[in-house]
Amino acid sequence: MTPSERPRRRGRPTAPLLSQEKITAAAVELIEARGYTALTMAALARQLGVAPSALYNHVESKRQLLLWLQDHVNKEIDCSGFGDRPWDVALESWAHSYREAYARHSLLVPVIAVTPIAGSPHTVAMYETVAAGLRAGGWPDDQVMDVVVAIESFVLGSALDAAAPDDIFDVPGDQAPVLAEVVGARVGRDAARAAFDLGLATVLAGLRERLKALAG
Amino acid sequence: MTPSERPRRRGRPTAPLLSQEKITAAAVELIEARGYTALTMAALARQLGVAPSALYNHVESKRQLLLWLQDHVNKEIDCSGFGDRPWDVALESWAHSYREAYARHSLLVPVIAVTPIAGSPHTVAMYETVAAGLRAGGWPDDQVMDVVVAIESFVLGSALDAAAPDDIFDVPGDQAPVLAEVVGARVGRDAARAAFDLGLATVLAGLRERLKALAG
DNA sequence: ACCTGAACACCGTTCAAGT
DNA sequence: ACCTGAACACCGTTCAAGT
Repeated sequence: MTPSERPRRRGRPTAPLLSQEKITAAAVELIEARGYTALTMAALARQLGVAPSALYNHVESKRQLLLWLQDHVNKEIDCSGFGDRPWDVALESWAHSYREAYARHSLLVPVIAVTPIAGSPHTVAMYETVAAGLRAGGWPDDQVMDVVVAIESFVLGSALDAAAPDDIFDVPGDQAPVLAEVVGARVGRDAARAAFDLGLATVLAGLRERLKALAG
Repeated sequence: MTPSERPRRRGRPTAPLLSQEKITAAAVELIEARGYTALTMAALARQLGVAPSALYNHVESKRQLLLWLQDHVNKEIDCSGFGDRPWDVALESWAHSYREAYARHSLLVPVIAVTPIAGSPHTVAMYETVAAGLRAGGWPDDQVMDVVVAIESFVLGSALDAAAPDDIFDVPGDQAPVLAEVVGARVGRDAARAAFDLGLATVLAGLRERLKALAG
């Protein structure tokens, strides 16, 4: 309650209707209800009971809004394994959690892949945790980011794949007989999930092998 | 020169100004000159010397144009290793070629990841070649597509990462000390490439191990 | 400081009208 | 069959005007 340098304006103090938190929350609500195509500045303003132009007093652009959403999504990703569990176990559950989050927000993937993380506090915190966990697990400093980026690339690619329809590889059998057979030979229901699990297990096995070779 | 069933119209035969090939070629030219943001239907029409509405006599939508571009890009991907080289060597050069192609067309990545391949002949041909190569290499039918999709997810995620600025992980050292250190510890110039190479080598090592375990 | 309302410069797409 | 020109329904964003 320190006295403000400038005199208080008269009338009601008129607390702002909007804020980063409110805008982000409304955007999440909109996306969960009607998907990313419904996320327009006009629809967002409507959700907040405000004119579209009012948004621009709080957010620079729609792109910045997407970065706020990135940070919001990243906040939910599970990094708890780093610290108490072995690095490979922690990496595995992080990757699973990461993929699941962006399978629901796949439109963000192309944006976050090319945007500096500095402005996103939760995102920075996530990378700090992962980097520290890998270092503690014995990875040399000059390879930590390569491991992180490699896993992340696989995770984000898999998140996009998770949004694909089940029949994406269906094809007339006479055009591509081998493809038709191996596509038909896939068992179970969630093909995208199976491919992710195989890839992740494979990559972890390869990483363990590599770290062992480095140590020995 | 078989006689047409319908009588020839009088006047000049008026060969169409546009075709899938011409439109695709013009789009590629536009993208290479000024990037994907410059690829609008109006700009494309301008490039072809035609009214924007004329495009819709040949292409259903901008989305379909992007699928034509996908097929055009996939045609250039190197699958030559499958057939004469061992499956893992072929897979490695395929993955490299695949990543390079989509690093230059990263805007297509979110589109192709969710679009059925049936309408794209070169794309189907590519998957047929890869599937046949993996089968010939000893992979069981029910795992071939999991391997393909896992590699593809990693490749497409890496292609997005390749489009990122070099300083994407730069961060004030006091906020995230470990991150700042490991980011600084990366050697060489092309960090995205290094991460891809590490990830690909790792995944291939893991796959060889897995196939050996299956066989034994 | 923060909001409204009107306007702007684009998008992709449709459609009647011409040949 | 294939093109033009005008129109439509949106976008994100800006800005003067109000409080």
